Amino acid sequence: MPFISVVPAVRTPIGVDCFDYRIPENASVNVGDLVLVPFRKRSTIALVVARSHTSAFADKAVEIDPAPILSLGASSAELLQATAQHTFSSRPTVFASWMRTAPRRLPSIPSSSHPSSSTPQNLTFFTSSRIQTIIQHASSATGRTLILTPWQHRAEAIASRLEASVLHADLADGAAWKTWTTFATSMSTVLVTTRIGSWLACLADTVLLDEPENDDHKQDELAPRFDGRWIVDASARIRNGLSVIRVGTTPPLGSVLGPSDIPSIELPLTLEPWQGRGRTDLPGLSPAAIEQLEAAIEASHPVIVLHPVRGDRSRIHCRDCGWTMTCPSCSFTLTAETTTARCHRCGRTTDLPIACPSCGGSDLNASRIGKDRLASLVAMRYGTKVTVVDLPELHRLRLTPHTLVILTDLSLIGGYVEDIRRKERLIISWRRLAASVSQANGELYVLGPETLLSEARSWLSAEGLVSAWKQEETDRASFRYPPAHQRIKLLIDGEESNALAVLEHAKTALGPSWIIEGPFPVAYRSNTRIPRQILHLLPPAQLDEKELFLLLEPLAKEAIIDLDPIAFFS
DNA sequence: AGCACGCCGACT
DNA sequence: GTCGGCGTGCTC
Repeated sequence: MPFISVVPAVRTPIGVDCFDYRIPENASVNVGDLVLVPFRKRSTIALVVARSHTSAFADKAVEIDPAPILSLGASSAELLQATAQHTFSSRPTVFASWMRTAPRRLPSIPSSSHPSSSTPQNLTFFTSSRIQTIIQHASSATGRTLILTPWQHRAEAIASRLEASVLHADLADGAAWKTWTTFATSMSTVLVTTRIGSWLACLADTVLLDEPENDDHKQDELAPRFDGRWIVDASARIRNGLSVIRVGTTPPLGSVLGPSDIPSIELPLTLEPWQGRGRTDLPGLSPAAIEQLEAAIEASHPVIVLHPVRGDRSRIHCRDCGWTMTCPSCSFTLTAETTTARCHRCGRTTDLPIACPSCGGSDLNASRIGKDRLASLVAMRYGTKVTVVDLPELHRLRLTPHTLVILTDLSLIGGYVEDIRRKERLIISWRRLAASVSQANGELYVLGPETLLSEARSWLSAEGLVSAWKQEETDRASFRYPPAHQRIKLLIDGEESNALAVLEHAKTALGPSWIIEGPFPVAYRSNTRIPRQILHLLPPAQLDEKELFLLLEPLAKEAIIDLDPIAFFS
């Protein structure tokens, strides 16, 4: 009697990969089939990854007669293997993240043989009309088209314009299951998904990747840490019938492109350095900015003030003694909201103090105004003609034509990023903002520090971007940071002594040709979480996945290994 | 006897 | 990474 090896959708430690079951001689089960298998006291959904006549677990193997629920094809088994290897997790753990929670009652789904397209494309281009381009390609594509985008709200927006279905983490389990199985079994369809559905690339004919430059394609918090962009590339390597079309606005640092591949973003743009600006009764806005704002209102144009400081005030800061309120859990500086203080690192909220606990002073308002406070001041003066938003709100907006966007501080639009990548993130966000204003035939008015503003205009042009990226790459190379040098991140829980032990193991496992930096402690951790340390491993040369896996797998039991980290010190 | 808790090894 | 079997020890 033959055997099948399956990967159950169950979290297992690294090294526990497959389980064997005995099947009848004539059973019609193939690699890539989704089946139900008895596992412990219950039954679990599983992916068939091999069929054979022998098994090392022949004495334990239970006999089953599996009825395949659905066929995901042999390439799904290969993608699973590759992803597990890349993320240093077991295949069952990765598969569990694909399946999430399957419904209790599984309807049998008719499988359809699916011819793959004969001339796969592999295109990457950059444009300021990204969404429009994606929609055009999706409308003309045939077969199964998967659109992968970094954010839920953008997935919803694209899907509604295409009348396509969406898949993201906030979908209920049953609805999610129905959505992806429908995609997997139909001959011609469009599905818009966030990274949660990136594995469906191995079932698609065409993948459209929105914003390849956006780090939010990566799941950087939970295990397994995977990157939707990597999954798409791996799927294309495994399935040579897959077309991949990447549509961005700014080429990522390290991509090889000439200026002609990069769009220059053109729009009416005013840059006003803070130096010498007059004060107004709308903090954050200069007299000249207010003049422009009122002119736009006069012309019946919508106005958006982008003030990237969340909450009511940026910090709770005493004007008299300089005391700043910090989070009781994790010591991060707190942001004031109307009645509470919120920590944007760990999420804890605390009551706002009435007086300074350090000196008793009552003026805790010394800091920069936040978006909420500015919004209420603006509303008093201009009613609903002007909208004040912070960054997350801006990303959710669809700009109406001829909008005037006033940005109060250019230096804040890159988000919270550590130093090494600050400029890179800022340039990418800046070009995304300018492109969306340009697409709406709008106008952009920008305030900020003079040093940044002097470069900002050039970043919108192809030549300016090329030279900014060249400078960035030179800087990275001198400190041996990506993309100039591969840098693998190891996360070790516990005190420094734990990390030192891993450091010793790494030294003996890797030899003297590798550079190891650290341990560095993770700076901000809440009091409820144990400390965590970071090591950086720099290989002597670019190694392929298999070599890396063999070298580093022994370390996977004592550290989380991240082959392409997007943050290096957190 | 009945039950809560914690440890440890197995899961096919 | 979980789950469940089993030993321990406490309560009725």
